[in-house]
Amino acid sequence: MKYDFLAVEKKWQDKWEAEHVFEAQDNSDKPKFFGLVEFPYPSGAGMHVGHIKAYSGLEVVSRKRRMQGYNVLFPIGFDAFGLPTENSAIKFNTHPRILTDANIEKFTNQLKRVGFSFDWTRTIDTTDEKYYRWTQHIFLELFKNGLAYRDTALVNYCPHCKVVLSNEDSQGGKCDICHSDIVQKSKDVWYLRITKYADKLLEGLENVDYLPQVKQQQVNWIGKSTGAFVNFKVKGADETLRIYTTRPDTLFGVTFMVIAPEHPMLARCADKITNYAELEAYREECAKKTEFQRTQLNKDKTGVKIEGICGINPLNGKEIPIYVADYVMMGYGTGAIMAVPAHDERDYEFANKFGIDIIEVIKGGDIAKEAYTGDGEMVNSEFLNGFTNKKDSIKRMIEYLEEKGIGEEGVQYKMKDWAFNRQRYWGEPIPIVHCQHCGMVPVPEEELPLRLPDVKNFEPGEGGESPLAKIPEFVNCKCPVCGKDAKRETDTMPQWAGSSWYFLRYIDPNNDKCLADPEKLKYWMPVDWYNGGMEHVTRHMIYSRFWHKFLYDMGEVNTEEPYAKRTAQGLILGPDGEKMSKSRGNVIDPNEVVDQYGADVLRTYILFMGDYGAAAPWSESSIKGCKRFLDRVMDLVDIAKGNGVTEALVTKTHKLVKKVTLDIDDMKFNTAIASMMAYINDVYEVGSITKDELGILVRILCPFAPHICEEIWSLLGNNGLCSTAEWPEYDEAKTVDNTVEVAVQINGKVRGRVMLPLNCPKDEAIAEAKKVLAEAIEGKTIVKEIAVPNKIINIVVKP
RNA sequence: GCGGGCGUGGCGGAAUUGGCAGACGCGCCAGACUUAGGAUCUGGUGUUUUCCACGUGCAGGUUCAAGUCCUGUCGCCCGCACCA
Repeated sequence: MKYDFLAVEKKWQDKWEAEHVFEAQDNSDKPKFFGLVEFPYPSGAGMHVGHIKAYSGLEVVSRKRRMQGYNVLFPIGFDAFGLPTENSAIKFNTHPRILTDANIEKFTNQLKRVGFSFDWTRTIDTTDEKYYRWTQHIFLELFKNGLAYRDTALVNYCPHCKVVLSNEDSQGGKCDICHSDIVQKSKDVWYLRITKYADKLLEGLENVDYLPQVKQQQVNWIGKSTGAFVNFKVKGADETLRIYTTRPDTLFGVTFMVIAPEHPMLARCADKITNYAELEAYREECAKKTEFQRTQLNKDKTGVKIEGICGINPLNGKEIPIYVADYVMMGYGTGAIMAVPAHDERDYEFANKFGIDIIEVIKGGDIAKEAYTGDGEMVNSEFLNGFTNKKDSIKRMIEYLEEKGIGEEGVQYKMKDWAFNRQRYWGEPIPIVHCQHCGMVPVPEEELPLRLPDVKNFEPGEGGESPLAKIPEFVNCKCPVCGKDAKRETDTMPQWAGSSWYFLRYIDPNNDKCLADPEKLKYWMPVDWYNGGMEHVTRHMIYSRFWHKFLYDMGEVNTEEPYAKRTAQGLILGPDGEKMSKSRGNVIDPNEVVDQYGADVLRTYILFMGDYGAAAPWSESSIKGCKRFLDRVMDLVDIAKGNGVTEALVTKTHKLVKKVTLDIDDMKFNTAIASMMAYINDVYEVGSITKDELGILVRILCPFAPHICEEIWSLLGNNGLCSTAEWPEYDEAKTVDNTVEVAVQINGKVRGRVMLPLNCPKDEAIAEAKKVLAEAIEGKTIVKEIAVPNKIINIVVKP
């Protein structure tokens, strides 16, 4: 039966909207399901097939859960603050508000065209002042609790975008937005004290159902290590040099120390150091290197020895030279290390280059050749000699250090505090007032939202100051505490702010008293299933878990963790097998696919391509297979006659319902679709199907290809929508045939087949098998007979 | 270097977790229908000369039986990366 897919799809989309089919109910006795997908950044380019794949997984799960009687919250919104919009507003001489609204409208139309079952009544926009009012509220809570602070620090600065970036946004020394090389710059910036939650973020992972690689990446990102801080007296200056080490037990093997070029001790000891000029020159040289150069060229160690002062080993009083070298980073630990070249590869390399002694303290390797980093018996270490276990020797050394007051156990994290500001216009204004008398004062809650001023000119300043700094009406204000003249903070929040709590707002999007009603939170939270890209596992997910844990501590939310389960979809690659990109010209536009084949085909194909979690290339020809499949389903309308069951299809139908039901929950969408294809192949072979059976098929196909299923459902004469029909049940007993074909092997090779009744006893099965194999086993000695019920019979023979 | 993952036909990919490798789809071949076919339908399609034999990156091993488990090895992808 031919049908006009574009007209049919539009018809059902309108019907769903008119009948409020996908709207979540707030007061419901039904079990709830909160399915969350990462809301898009509404770029001018419009939707990408990657968006469709990212949403299709939970789209299918959500549609199925609704049919199974769940009250489903499956929302969508727009993460609309950000640099790309601001940059194109500057380029086209318009306002980011105008562009954002246009882009949101474009995305909305495109999403609706694909037939996603989002609850459009709960849509949020992070740039809406009714939304960012609450983002500002959370910032103020963080500030009042000492978790938002200003500090002068070396920051990652992008000279092209003119913004300070967090470590997460400048990985590999490249700006995450424009890919320029970033430079280190000293600046007074805002930080959020995420490190205070490092342990909670780590521990929380034990109680959530995340993909193993997601957990692993977060664990690595937090990067917890345990060890000790040790204080070294400095000879020739009134200084104590504090270091961090994970192997305090190797303290007797220390032959030099290294401090980072930016280490403050250098300046403090300037008058005691005899080669200070040389050290300054080296520091300048290092500052010129980008982070990229510093890490990529890591094989060749550089450094300069400090003359005039040296360290003292606190255990034995030995004098130890101190070097400045850029392989030690100011940003980790204390910016200073004790070097044990015998047992650390980097120290070993450095010692060889500078001709420094190497003292073995752990037996097991050949330190003449390379550093030995394995376990072994401690030597040359006085009271530690004879220890063979790393754990024990570290424990003993820490006890000793603490006893003598020269050091203590300590913990370090790779994760640093979150650089939380941008010097750009299109972001949430930070609601802080700088008062000469009162210091930094929070904007009173009742004055929120602190709105972005509506201005024509919002280009960033050359010196890296925010465009807001050039607007006197915004900057000048009265101090909320003392009432005297004061100035507003002009930095805005980074892109990640709005997305750090957005899922909460879906629960109560219009509340103007609090970010969401506690009763509603109690019903809906946590998010039952969150799906998104692997690229957001370390930034967005860690940031939002941090905010959520903070809000939990403040009593504003009721769960410790926001997301109960997290999965990730794989990329859709271009037809050439490469990552899709405009420059490569291999981008597939979902709109064109919908025009050509319809939304149902697009949805079905994207989920049929392969394992949902794996990357797979787009194929212009493979998609036709899905088109044919759906056409063949449509053609069944003409064949379907009568009610009840078709004898030849009974088992197949029950098997199919079981397979699709289980596969959807396992995200095995490709095999679910494959089994439906196989089923209709069987139907055509059998040559008949009842209306009841076709009704079952379209109900389980509905989450994938909802429009065509609605159409068939109504053609079959059903009242009501297929999308709200009951999910079919299967009878386990009817999923198996009462006879099974069993392969018969000799010495593990298939030599025949027998039809046996289900669960046929072993000896009977073997007897049957022998009949089939009579010729083959004649004259041979049977060594062993194996029969696995309903699966295989293997006769082992010798000639 | 560290962490995670992967390697199966011409292609995308299946395989109930140790039990008939290649489901399903694409492509291809042949045929049917047709004025026409980049439409539809039917049959075929791992390699090899039908039988035999050989086949899941490579080399071993365990087992009645290995894509699946073990040892070694090669290659690819992703994340982090001088983290002390």
